[in-house]
Amino acid sequence: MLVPDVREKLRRSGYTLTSQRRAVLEALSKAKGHPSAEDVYLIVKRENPRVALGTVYQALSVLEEVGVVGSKHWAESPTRYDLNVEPHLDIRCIRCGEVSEVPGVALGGVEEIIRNNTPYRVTRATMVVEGLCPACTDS
Amino acid sequence: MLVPDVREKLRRSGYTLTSQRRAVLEALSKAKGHPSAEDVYLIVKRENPRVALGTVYQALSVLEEVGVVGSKHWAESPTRYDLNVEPHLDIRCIRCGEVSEVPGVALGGVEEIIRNNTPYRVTRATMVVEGLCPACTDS
DNA sequence: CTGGTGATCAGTAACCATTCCTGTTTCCGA
DNA sequence: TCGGAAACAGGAATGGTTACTGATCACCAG
Repeated sequence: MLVPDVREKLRRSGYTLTSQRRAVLEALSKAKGHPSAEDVYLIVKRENPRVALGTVYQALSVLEEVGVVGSKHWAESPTRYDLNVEPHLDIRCIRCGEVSEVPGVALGGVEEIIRNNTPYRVTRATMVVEGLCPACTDS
Repeated sequence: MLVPDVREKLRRSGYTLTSQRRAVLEALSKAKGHPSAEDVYLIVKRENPRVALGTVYQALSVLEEVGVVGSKHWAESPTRYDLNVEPHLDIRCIRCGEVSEVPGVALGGVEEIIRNNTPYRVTRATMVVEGLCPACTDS
């Protein structure tokens, strides 16, 4: 996503695009996988050693709130972040912790069915998938 | 589930049915909702004040391993346990934390599709649903 | 240019669910 | 009954995340 678009999304919710928030976005695009907050922190720190881990958490939270960043949470593991905010499926290896995408699975209809079967106002429906990655299965 | 069945399932994995594990099961059936480990601990403690929280965690872990207890995990909230080990959908209110069941949603097919679209050996696929419960929506 | 105001930040302490550790008790088979 | 393994109580430790505090920064009005 382009910088002006991000700036506009932040502005609409009363936030500004600070250098730290921009650095977090750059780190996310560099990481290319599904980094944790700490992973992002380490990347940001390479260019800006004075940044604080708490700032990274807060930046990620703001960026998620305005819809620029997505997050996924597996038990017994830190929350993972990425720039792909479209609904998609990720799987995490229970041995090595690696996270990768599961292509070709559409969950759009499921969320609709859920909405029709609960009096709750659904705000989020995520599939959490775990397994053994090929490398860990072999060893 | 009947006590002899539980005992048999434990025995098959080399565990025994101790009084603490039985107390944890009783607490789960008393709680009737989706209690956290601490909720279970508080119920167990009413009858057995010397029980330790760590013991409850370990008992829940063993009981889950042998397939008597199920668990679900939402971000920013402790893990919830229940005696329903069949695949089913639970939704958690993001304001009050209440967890309740979403009936009438079958996810059996989804797991099969996931297996066919990833080289991982899938061990677990859970849907994590959040929203606002009717009471919190009104207020 | 200058001072004021609120958002943001760095640094660090605190929090909380969960796990780990240690010495003790309980349970089961011989 | 005895010996060894499993399980336990109590409490310390862990680790991801949040909260707090004072310092900075960006921006605007005068």
